Amino acid sequence: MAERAHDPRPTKLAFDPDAAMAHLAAADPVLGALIARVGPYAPSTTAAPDVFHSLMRAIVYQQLSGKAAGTIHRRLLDALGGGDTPGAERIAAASDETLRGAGLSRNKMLSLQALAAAKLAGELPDESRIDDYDDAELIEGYAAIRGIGRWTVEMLLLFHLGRPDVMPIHDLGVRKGYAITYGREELPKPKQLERECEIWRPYRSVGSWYMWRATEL
DNA sequence: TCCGCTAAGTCTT
DNA sequence: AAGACTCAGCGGA
Repeated sequence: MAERAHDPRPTKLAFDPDAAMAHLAAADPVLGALIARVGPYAPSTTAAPDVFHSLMRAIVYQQLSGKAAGTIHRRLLDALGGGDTPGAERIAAASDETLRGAGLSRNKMLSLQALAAAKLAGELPDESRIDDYDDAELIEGYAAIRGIGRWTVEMLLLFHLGRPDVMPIHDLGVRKGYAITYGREELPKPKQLERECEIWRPYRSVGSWYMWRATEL
């Protein structure tokens, strides 16, 4: 069997998707029509076993096409040893040459090293009790790491942790999907989106996911 | 074969 | 605030 880094799997949700879809359809008929057309809320995530490796992957994939990033990610895992879960120790122990040699940019190498160092220093949110942290706490905790911004943590919350009310107002896909769905000529500005999507609470993750779907219709 | 794009984040101006 | 710059791969010129 070919070794796969992190095959996609359905996101394990932290809420009831049927209740969310019903709530949104009632609160926003336009979105309701989109939901009816697309079908059930079905986000998927990579099979990264935990938050740490999910963030590792996120760093590698930033700003690259999936193919290119996949190549680097695979090479990186191979170089580190430890299969698909090298862990912070192997990253911290690896030389700069090893990391760069796998195809990481200098900035991404520094980011990955920062992530590993923070993990080993116990500076990251405790994964064994991740449910005790609210979205804002996790964004604050993880975005403090070099190379991890708000957007990356939002994707983690929505796709890896299955949180219900994440609103990625800066995401280009969400903005495009919103313009398509609501017949806007121009891309909505993040602040507009923040305001106008209030009615999706407490299920803004779900609304956002349907915006991405709208770009693929 | 070369070039721009990828659309995140950091760093510099 | 705005722009330069980055990893590899793809697709178009």
